[in-house]
Amino acid sequence: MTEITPNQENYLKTIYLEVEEKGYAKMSDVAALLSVRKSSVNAALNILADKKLINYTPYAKITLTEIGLKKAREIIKRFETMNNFFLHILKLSREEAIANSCKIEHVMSEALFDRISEFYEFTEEFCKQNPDYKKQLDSLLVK
Amino acid sequence: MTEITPNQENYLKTIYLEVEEKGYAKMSDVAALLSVRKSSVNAALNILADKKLINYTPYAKITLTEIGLKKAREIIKRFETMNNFFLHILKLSREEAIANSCKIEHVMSEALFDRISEFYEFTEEFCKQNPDYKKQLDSLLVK
DNA sequence: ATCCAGTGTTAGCTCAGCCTAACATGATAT
DNA sequence: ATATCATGTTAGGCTGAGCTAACACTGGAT
Repeated sequence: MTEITPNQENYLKTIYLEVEEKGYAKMSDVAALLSVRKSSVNAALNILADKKLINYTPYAKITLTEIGLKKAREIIKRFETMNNFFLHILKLSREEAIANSCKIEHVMSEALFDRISEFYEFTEEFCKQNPDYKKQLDSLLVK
Repeated sequence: MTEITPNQENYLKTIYLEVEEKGYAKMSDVAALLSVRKSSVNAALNILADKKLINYTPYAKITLTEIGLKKAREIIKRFETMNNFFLHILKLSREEAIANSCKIEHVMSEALFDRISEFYEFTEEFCKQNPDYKKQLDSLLVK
Protein backbone atom coordinates (compact mmCIF):
# COMPACT_ATOMS: atom_id res chain seq x y z
CA MET A 1 0.00 0.00 0.00
CA THR A 2 2.00 2.92 -1.28
CA GLU A 3 1.36 5.99 0.84
CA ILE A 4 0.82 9.20 -1.05
CA THR A 5 0.33 12.82 0.06
CA PRO A 6 -2.65 15.00 -0.97
CA ASN A 7 -0.33 16.94 -3.24
CA GLN A 8 1.01 13.87 -4.90
CA GLU A 9 -2.55 12.71 -5.44
CA ASN A 10 -3.16 15.97 -7.21
CA TYR A 11 -0.24 15.51 -9.56
CA LEU A 12 -1.34 11.99 -10.30
CA LYS A 13 -4.87 13.10 -11.05
CA THR A 14 -3.69 15.90 -13.30
CA ILE A 15 -1.48 13.58 -15.31
CA TYR A 16 -4.28 11.06 -15.62
CA LEU A 17 -6.67 13.69 -16.96
CA GLU A 18 -4.07 15.00 -19.41
CA VAL A 19 -3.43 11.53 -20.76
CA GLU A 20 -7.17 10.98 -21.07
CA GLU A 21 -7.65 14.18 -22.96
CA LYS A 22 -4.60 14.47 -25.16
CA GLY A 23 -3.15 11.00 -25.18
CA TYR A 24 0.00 12.02 -23.31
CA ALA A 25 1.23 14.27 -20.52
CA LYS A 26 3.99 16.87 -20.65
CA MET A 27 5.70 18.36 -17.66
CA SER A 28 5.23 21.93 -18.76
CA ASP A 29 1.50 21.40 -19.21
CA VAL A 30 1.20 19.91 -15.76
CA ALA A 31 3.12 22.90 -14.41
CA ALA A 32 0.75 25.29 -16.17
CA LEU A 33 -2.35 23.41 -15.02
CA LEU A 34 -1.27 23.43 -11.40
CA SER A 35 0.29 26.89 -11.53
CA VAL A 36 3.66 25.73 -10.28
CA ARG A 37 7.15 25.77 -11.79
CA LYS A 38 8.53 23.00 -13.91
CA SER A 39 11.18 22.26 -11.33
CA SER A 40 8.47 21.61 -8.76
CA VAL A 41 6.70 19.24 -11.12
CA ASN A 42 9.99 17.50 -11.80
CA ALA A 43 10.55 16.89 -8.10
CA ALA A 44 7.01 15.66 -7.61
CA LEU A 45 7.20 13.33 -10.60
CA ASN A 46 10.41 11.81 -9.34
CA ILE A 47 8.64 10.96 -6.11
CA LEU A 48 5.67 9.45 -7.96
CA ALA A 49 8.08 7.45 -10.11
CA ASP A 50 9.88 6.20 -6.99
CA LYS A 51 6.52 5.05 -5.72
CA LYS A 52 5.93 3.20 -8.99
CA LEU A 53 2.84 5.21 -9.85
CA ILE A 54 4.15 6.71 -13.07
CA ASN A 55 6.79 5.89 -15.68
CA TYR A 56 9.08 8.83 -15.86
CA THR A 57 12.36 8.68 -17.72
CA PRO A 58 14.23 11.86 -18.66
CA TYR A 59 12.87 13.69 -21.69
CA ALA A 60 10.16 11.11 -22.31
CA LYS A 61 6.39 11.28 -22.23
CA ILE A 62 4.80 10.61 -18.87
CA THR A 63 2.61 7.54 -18.51
CA LEU A 64 0.89 5.92 -15.57
CA THR A 65 1.65 2.45 -14.26
CA GLU A 66 -1.12 0.02 -13.47
CA ILE A 67 -1.14 0.99 -9.81
CA GLY A 68 -0.98 4.65 -10.78
CA LEU A 69 -3.98 4.25 -13.03
CA LYS A 70 -5.96 2.53 -10.32
CA LYS A 71 -5.10 5.19 -7.78
CA ALA A 72 -5.89 8.04 -10.17
CA ARG A 73 -9.28 6.55 -10.91
CA GLU A 74 -10.05 6.32 -7.20
CA ILE A 75 -9.19 9.96 -6.71
CA ILE A 76 -11.33 11.02 -9.62
CA LYS A 77 -14.19 8.89 -8.33
CA ARG A 78 -13.98 10.70 -5.01
CA PHE A 79 -13.88 14.00 -6.83
CA GLU A 80 -16.91 13.23 -8.91
CA THR A 81 -18.90 11.95 -6.00
CA MET A 82 -18.40 15.13 -4.01
CA ASN A 83 -18.78 17.30 -7.07
CA ASN A 84 -22.13 15.81 -7.99
CA PHE A 85 -23.39 16.33 -4.51
CA PHE A 86 -22.19 19.93 -4.40
CA LEU A 87 -23.45 20.77 -7.86
CA HIS A 88 -26.78 19.01 -8.06
CA ILE A 89 -27.96 18.85 -4.50
CA LEU A 90 -26.35 21.77 -2.71
CA LYS A 91 -26.46 23.79 -5.95
CA LEU A 92 -23.04 25.31 -5.54
CA SER A 93 -21.71 27.14 -8.59
CA ARG A 94 -19.43 25.13 -10.89
CA GLU A 95 -16.35 26.92 -9.61
CA GLU A 96 -17.26 26.57 -5.96
CA ALA A 97 -18.15 22.92 -6.38
CA ILE A 98 -14.90 22.14 -8.14
CA ALA A 99 -12.75 24.10 -5.71
CA ASN A 100 -14.23 22.27 -2.74
CA SER A 101 -14.21 18.84 -4.36
CA CYS A 102 -10.57 19.24 -5.34
CA LYS A 103 -9.64 19.77 -1.71
CA ILE A 104 -11.96 17.27 -0.13
CA GLU A 105 -11.16 14.42 -2.51
CA HIS A 106 -7.78 14.15 -0.81
CA VAL A 107 -8.96 13.99 2.78
CA MET A 108 -12.26 12.11 2.78
CA SER A 109 -12.62 8.56 4.08
CA GLU A 110 -13.94 5.53 2.26
CA ALA A 111 -17.01 5.48 4.49
CA LEU A 112 -17.83 9.07 3.67
CA PHE A 113 -17.44 8.31 0.00
CA ASP A 114 -19.90 5.44 0.29
CA ARG A 115 -22.46 7.40 2.26
CA ILE A 116 -22.35 10.43 0.00
CA SER A 117 -22.82 8.19 -3.02
CA GLU A 118 -25.81 6.44 -1.51
CA PHE A 119 -27.29 9.68 -0.27
CA TYR A 120 -26.89 11.28 -3.67
CA GLU A 121 -28.61 8.41 -5.46
CA PHE A 122 -31.37 8.36 -2.90
CA THR A 123 -31.98 12.09 -3.14
CA GLU A 124 -32.05 12.12 -6.93
CA GLU A 125 -34.58 9.32 -6.87
CA PHE A 126 -36.63 10.94 -4.15
CA CYS A 127 -36.75 14.16 -6.15
CA LYS A 128 -38.18 12.26 -9.09
CA GLN A 129 -40.86 10.66 -6.94
CA ASN A 130 -41.62 13.80 -4.96
CA PRO A 131 -41.63 16.92 -7.09
CA ASP A 132 -42.70 18.89 -4.06
CA TYR A 133 -39.50 17.98 -2.21
CA LYS A 134 -37.50 18.94 -5.24
CA LYS A 135 -39.26 22.27 -5.49
CA GLN A 136 -38.62 23.08 -1.85
CA LEU A 137 -34.97 22.14 -2.18
CA ASP A 138 -34.51 24.23 -5.29
CA SER A 139 -36.14 27.29 -3.81
CA LEU A 140 -34.12 26.90 -0.64
CA LEU A 141 -30.71 26.80 -2.19
CA VAL A 142 -30.85 28.87 -5.34
CA LYS A 143 -31.24 32.61 -5.04
CA MET B 1 -6.35 39.18 7.13
CA THR B 2 -3.76 36.94 8.73
CA GLU B 3 -3.16 33.88 6.59
CA ILE B 4 -3.03 30.60 8.44
CA THR B 5 -2.31 27.02 7.35
CA PRO B 6 -4.64 24.07 7.99
CA ASN B 7 -2.24 22.80 10.60
CA GLN B 8 -2.08 26.10 12.38
CA GLU B 9 -5.87 26.18 12.38
CA ASN B 10 -5.76 22.83 14.09
CA TYR B 11 -3.46 24.06 16.83
CA LEU B 12 -5.64 27.10 17.34
CA LYS B 13 -8.77 25.01 17.59
CA THR B 14 -7.15 22.60 20.04
CA ILE B 15 -6.03 25.41 22.29
CA TYR B 16 -9.45 27.01 22.16
CA LEU B 17 -11.14 23.77 23.19
CA GLU B 18 -8.66 23.20 26.01
CA VAL B 19 -9.23 26.68 27.36
CA GLU B 20 -12.99 26.13 27.12
CA GLU B 21 -12.80 22.88 29.00
CA LYS B 22 -10.15 23.43 31.63
CA GLY B 23 -9.78 27.18 31.78
CA TYR B 24 -6.23 27.13 30.41
CA ALA B 25 -4.03 25.39 27.86
CA LYS B 26 -0.69 23.69 28.46
CA MET B 27 1.81 22.83 25.78
CA SER B 28 2.22 19.25 26.87
CA ASP B 29 -1.53 18.67 26.74
CA VAL B 30 -1.72 20.11 23.26
CA ALA B 31 1.14 17.82 22.27
CA ALA B 32 -0.67 14.82 23.71
CA LEU B 33 -3.99 15.74 22.08
CA LEU B 34 -2.41 16.12 18.67
CA SER B 35 0.05 13.25 19.08
CA VAL B 36 3.09 15.36 18.33
CA ARG B 37 6.17 16.29 20.35
CA LYS B 38 6.34 19.30 22.59
CA SER B 39 9.02 20.84 20.42
CA SER B 40 6.69 20.74 17.45
CA VAL B 41 3.97 22.43 19.46
CA ASN B 42 6.46 25.03 20.59
CA ALA B 43 7.36 25.86 17.01
CA ALA B 44 3.73 26.05 15.98
CA LEU B 45 2.79 28.24 18.91
CA ASN B 46 5.58 30.67 18.11
CA ILE B 47 4.13 31.06 14.63
CA LEU B 48 0.62 31.58 16.00
CA ALA B 49 2.00 34.16 18.44
CA ASP B 50 3.81 35.94 15.59
CA LYS B 51 0.48 36.09 13.82
CA LYS B 52 -1.10 37.63 16.93
CA LEU B 53 -3.55 34.79 17.37
CA ILE B 54 -2.35 33.66 20.78
CA ASN B 55 -0.49 35.14 23.74
CA TYR B 56 2.51 32.98 24.30
CA THR B 57 5.29 34.05 26.62
CA PRO B 58 7.83 31.53 27.89
CA TYR B 59 6.65 29.30 30.72
CA ALA B 60 3.24 30.97 30.88
CA LYS B 61 -0.27 29.70 30.25
CA ILE B 62 -1.46 29.98 26.68
CA THR B 63 -4.37 32.30 25.96
CA LEU B 64 -6.04 33.41 22.76
CA THR B 65 -6.12 36.97 21.50
CA GLU B 66 -9.35 38.54 20.29
CA ILE B 67 -8.53 37.69 16.66
CA GLY B 68 -7.47 34.21 17.73
CA LEU B 69 -10.76 33.67 19.51
CA LYS B 70 -12.72 34.82 16.51
CA LYS B 71 -10.78 32.58 14.18
CA ALA B 72 -11.05 29.58 16.48
CA ARG B 73 -14.81 30.00 16.69
CA GLU B 74 -15.06 30.09 12.91
CA ILE B 75 -13.11 26.85 12.61
CA ILE B 76 -15.27 25.17 15.22
CA LYS B 77 -18.39 26.40 13.50
CA ARG B 78 -17.20 24.79 10.28
CA PHE B 79 -16.40 21.61 12.15
CA GLU B 80 -19.80 21.45 13.78
CA THR B 81 -21.63 22.15 10.58
CA MET B 82 -19.96 19.30 8.75
CA ASN B 83 -20.10 17.05 11.77
CA ASN B 84 -23.84 17.48 12.20
CA PHE B 85 -24.40 16.68 8.59
CA PHE B 86 -22.19 13.60 8.72
CA LEU B 87 -23.62 12.36 12.00
CA HIS B 88 -27.31 13.07 11.69
CA ILE B 89 -27.99 12.96 8.00
CA LEU B 90 -25.36 10.67 6.51
CA LYS B 91 -25.32 8.66 9.75
CA LEU B 92 -21.59 8.19 9.84
CA SER B 93 -20.23 6.77 13.10
CA ARG B 94 -18.98 9.30 15.64
CA GLU B 95 -15.36 8.51 14.85
CA GLU B 96 -15.81 8.64 11.08
CA ALA B 97 -17.78 11.86 11.31
CA ILE B 98 -15.19 13.53 13.49
CA ALA B 99 -12.24 12.32 11.42
CA ASN B 100 -13.74 13.71 8.23
CA SER B 101 -14.95 16.96 9.77
CA CYS B 102 -11.52 17.61 11.27
CA LYS B 103 -9.98 17.46 7.82
CA ILE B 104 -12.68 19.21 5.86
CA GLU B 105 -13.09 22.11 8.29
CA HIS B 106 -9.72 23.40 7.07
CA VAL B 107 -10.39 23.30 3.35
CA MET B 108 -14.07 24.12 2.83
CA SER B 109 -15.25 27.44 1.43
CA GLU B 110 -17.63 29.93 2.98
CA ALA B 111 -20.24 29.13 0.34
CA LEU B 112 -20.09 25.42 1.11
CA PHE B 113 -20.46 26.19 4.79
CA ASP B 114 -23.57 28.23 4.09
CA ARG B 115 -25.14 25.65 1.83
CA ILE B 116 -24.50 22.75 4.14
CA SER B 117 -26.00 24.70 7.03
CA GLU B 118 -29.12 25.53 5.08
CA PHE B 119 -29.43 22.02 3.73
CA TYR B 120 -29.06 20.53 7.18
CA GLU B 121 -31.76 22.75 8.66
CA PHE B 122 -34.03 22.05 5.74
CA THR B 123 -33.56 18.30 5.96
CA GLU B 124 -34.14 18.16 9.71
CA GLU B 125 -37.34 20.12 9.24
CA PHE B 126 -38.44 18.03 6.29
CA CYS B 127 -37.91 14.87 8.33
CA LYS B 128 -40.21 16.20 11.00
CA GLN B 129 -42.92 17.02 8.48
CA ASN B 130 -42.46 13.83 6.48
CA PRO B 131 -41.86 10.79 8.65
CA ASP B 132 -41.86 8.68 5.53
CA TYR B 133 -38.85 10.50 4.13
CA LYS B 134 -37.06 10.10 7.42
CA LYS B 135 -37.83 6.40 7.49
CA GLN B 136 -36.48 5.89 3.99
CA LEU B 137 -33.35 7.83 4.79
CA ASP B 138 -32.72 5.89 7.98
CA SER B 139 -33.17 2.53 6.36
CA LEU B 140 -30.95 3.56 3.49
CA LEU B 141 -27.96 4.58 5.49
CA VAL B 142 -27.94 2.47 8.63
CA LYS B 143 -27.21 -1.17 8.31
C1' DA C 1 16.78 24.90 51.06
C1' DT C 2 17.46 21.41 48.01
C1' DC C 3 16.42 18.08 44.88
C1' DC C 4 13.44 15.88 41.46
C1' DA C 5 9.79 15.27 38.29
C1' DG C 6 7.28 17.45 35.18
C1' DT C 7 7.03 20.91 31.99
C1' DG C 8 8.92 24.10 28.60
C1' DT C 9 12.79 25.51 25.35
C1' DT C 10 16.55 25.19 22.03
C1' DA C 11 19.51 23.18 18.62
C1' DG C 12 19.95 20.55 14.85
C1' DC C 13 18.19 17.25 11.84
C1' DT C 14 14.60 15.29 7.91
C1' DC C 15 11.09 15.65 4.45
C1' DA C 16 7.55 17.65 1.20
C1' DG C 17 6.74 21.29 -1.52
C1' DC C 18 7.58 25.41 -3.43
C1' DC C 19 10.82 28.93 -5.63
C1' DT C 20 14.77 31.08 -8.94
C1' DA C 21 18.53 30.68 -11.86
C1' DA C 22 21.38 28.22 -14.67
C1' DC C 23 22.11 24.57 -17.65
C1' DA C 24 21.00 20.60 -21.06
C1' DT C 25 18.33 18.54 -24.63
C1' DG C 26 15.59 18.11 -28.80
C1' DA C 27 12.93 19.76 -32.66
C1' DT C 28 12.58 23.06 -36.13
C1' DA C 29 13.42 26.57 -39.46
C1' DT C 30 16.65 28.52 -42.20
C1' DA D 1 24.29 21.98 -40.23
C1' DT D 2 23.50 25.17 -37.04
C1' DA D 3 21.12 28.51 -34.39
C1' DT D 4 16.99 29.10 -31.83
C1' DC D 5 13.24 28.15 -28.89
C1' DA D 6 10.55 25.28 -26.31
C1' DT D 7 11.06 21.88 -23.09
C1' DG D 8 13.24 19.31 -19.41
C1' DT D 9 16.82 18.97 -15.55
C1' DT D 10 19.82 20.30 -11.75
C1' DA D 11 21.49 23.06 -8.01
C1' DG D 12 20.60 25.62 -4.16
C1' DG D 13 17.35 28.08 -1.02
C1' DC D 14 13.15 28.84 1.70
C1' DT D 15 9.07 27.46 4.65
C1' DG D 16 6.03 24.46 7.36
C1' DA D 17 5.90 20.56 9.99
C1' DG D 18 7.70 16.93 12.15
C1' DC D 19 11.48 14.43 14.95
C1' DT D 20 15.38 13.52 18.86
C1' DA D 21 18.36 14.92 22.30
C1' DA D 22 19.92 18.05 25.43
C1' DC D 23 19.10 21.78 28.37
C1' DA D 24 16.34 25.12 31.57
C1' DC D 25 12.81 26.33 34.54
C1' DT D 26 9.34 25.59 38.35
C1' DG D 27 6.91 23.80 42.07
C1' DG D 28 6.20 20.39 45.47
C1' DA D 29 8.10 16.87 48.81
C1' DT D 30 11.39 16.05 51.87
